[in-house]
Amino acid sequence: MRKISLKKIAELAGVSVATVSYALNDSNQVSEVTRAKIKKIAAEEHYVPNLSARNLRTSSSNLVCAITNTYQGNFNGDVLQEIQNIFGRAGYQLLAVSGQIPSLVRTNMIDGIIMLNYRGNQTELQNLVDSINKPVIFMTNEIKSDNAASIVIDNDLGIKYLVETIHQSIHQKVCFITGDSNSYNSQRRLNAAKKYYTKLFKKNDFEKHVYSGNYDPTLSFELGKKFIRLNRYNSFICFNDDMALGIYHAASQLNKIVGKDISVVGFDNSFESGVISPGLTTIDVDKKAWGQEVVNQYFKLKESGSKHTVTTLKPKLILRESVNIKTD
Amino acid sequence: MRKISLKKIAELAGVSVATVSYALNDSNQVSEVTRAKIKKIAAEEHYVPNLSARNLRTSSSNLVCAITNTYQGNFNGDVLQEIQNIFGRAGYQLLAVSGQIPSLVRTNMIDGIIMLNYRGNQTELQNLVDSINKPVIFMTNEIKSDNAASIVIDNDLGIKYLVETIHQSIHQKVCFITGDSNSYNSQRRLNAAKKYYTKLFKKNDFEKHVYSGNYDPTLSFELGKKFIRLNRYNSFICFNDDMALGIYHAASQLNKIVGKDISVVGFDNSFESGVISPGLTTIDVDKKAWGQEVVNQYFKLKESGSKHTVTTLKPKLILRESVNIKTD
DNA sequence: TGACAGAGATCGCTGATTACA
DNA sequence: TTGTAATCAGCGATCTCTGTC
Repeated sequence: MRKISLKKIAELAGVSVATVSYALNDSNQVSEVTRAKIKKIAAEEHYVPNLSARNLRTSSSNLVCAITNTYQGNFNGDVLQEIQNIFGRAGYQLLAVSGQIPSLVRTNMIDGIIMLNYRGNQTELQNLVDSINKPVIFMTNEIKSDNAASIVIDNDLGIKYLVETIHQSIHQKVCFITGDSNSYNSQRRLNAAKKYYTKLFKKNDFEKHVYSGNYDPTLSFELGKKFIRLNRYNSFICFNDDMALGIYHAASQLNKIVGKDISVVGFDNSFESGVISPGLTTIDVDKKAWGQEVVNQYFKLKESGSKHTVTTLKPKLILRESVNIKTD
Repeated sequence: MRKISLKKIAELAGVSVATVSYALNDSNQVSEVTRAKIKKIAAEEHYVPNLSARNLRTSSSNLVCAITNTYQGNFNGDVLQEIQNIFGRAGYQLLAVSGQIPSLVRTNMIDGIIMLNYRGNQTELQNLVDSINKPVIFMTNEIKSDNAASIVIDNDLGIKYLVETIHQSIHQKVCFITGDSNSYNSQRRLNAAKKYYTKLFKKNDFEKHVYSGNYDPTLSFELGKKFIRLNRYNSFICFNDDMALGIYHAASQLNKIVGKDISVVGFDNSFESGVISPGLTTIDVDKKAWGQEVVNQYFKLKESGSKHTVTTLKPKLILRESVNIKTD
């Protein structure tokens, strides 16, 4: 099957290339009759416009690139899917990449960028937004620029809920298991954890009870096994649900019952958190609203190039049975 | 920051555009001295080649598009990440899209396609591969064409392991929970399930014990709750791990113990299957090997356009504690 | 006769401008 | 004027063909 171009259609229709272009793009520069004729031929020949040529000419595509650290894990997948759906409805095509920032996004083949959990240092990202002349939306970061906006979770509030919940439990030997240190969300959660731990538990030894779990369930499993065996901690605040599952696993190996012998809380409200027994107390962000806000800000930025804004999403506490609440 | 093109660099270096192109592409058409000078200027000016222009000229990019039904769930994320890594090492950029087949892939902006769990009917896919002149690799389908290849799981063997395992358990009232009916893997697993159920259990009532779970844990949860309460079934063969988790949840709500009162097996060996208690007996495919084979076949197809091949990957049984094995 | 550099055609499409009723 | 169609100049990179020292 050979490639079919505007030129070929023009020959078949007996008109000029420009006329074909106008007809297919619904310009009123062309009569109804010719338009219909040309469209018919284009359909018959299965014409597909060459995006490279069009983009070269107009320097705009309908392509938005989502850059993420990995496709794995519940969180990124859920959020990507949400954004994809909303952009799709707006006539845009979302392309997801994971790993490095592809040089692709620096060319005008890509109209804009969504940054989700991309692990890079701040100067790298600052350089990117400064040197690139297109909208960039950060979902897990705050970078200041005229063509950037941030829509982030209110991690402080989420952690406040969790620390309060554990504070109301019978398990007061509390351990914090963080995500990886490059993660914006993990950093924010850490700050908030310190604040609310110090405030509620009235202690100044926060740093002694913090362990890096790298968002990885096998790591938290090892930590949990050690600490539960030694009876060093009896409550675990995990910065995501996957790591909380690791603690569940450790508890079960040591014949301890979550929600009775120990308390566990997570973050993200992954589907497993509701399906596991006992249900995991966790923090939920409305991913649909988040995705919608990302797309809104994207268009605002695209049209007006407004000043940098940071939008914050309020999370909700999902109370389940993984915490043994004091009943005095 | 203005756009910097070959022409600008040519002006700055005092040479022609052609020379700059040669220099940057390491052609030996240009002297060491000029090459170095030009490269220095290009670096200083942060030159990024315009991919649209290059692609328009050469009609080849280094872009491979992975089309999937959704970013959600363990399976797709894990596999996408694996392929991304391997293509990345080979100097290719993987772009993932979910949902519809984007018209993008029909233009020469995209060099090739990987199909992972895309839900579309066979004629749609056949038309695509026939009309598109680039390699297409199917990971969950078999489409015959000169520019297509399939690398699929041996679902028959996987299901054989599972049915055998349940057959050795004390729970002989067996229920099958399938994925969605458009899924190739689910269809194959269904065929195999019938075959081995009929053979081992020596019964001809297979269809009466099959329920559609749509790969969805909440659906399987509902099914499980109903069947366990009625004591209609005591063993559950789920076509993925997520649905097996739904059964776990149902069991726990009804105070039944998985691996003792009922037996459950899944498919995929997701990380949760190992972390949950009791561990879930499931089927593992080596995703790294799968990804590697996909990339190998991709290059073979790209170079020689060989005849259609179907490669099958042997899965492994991961035996954990979710099945109550007969011990006579 | 090399070794190197430049001119110019080309890919497919768009859109301003021009031309013709 | 007004409606309709054609002309033409690029967008940025590649690469063959020439030309020069």
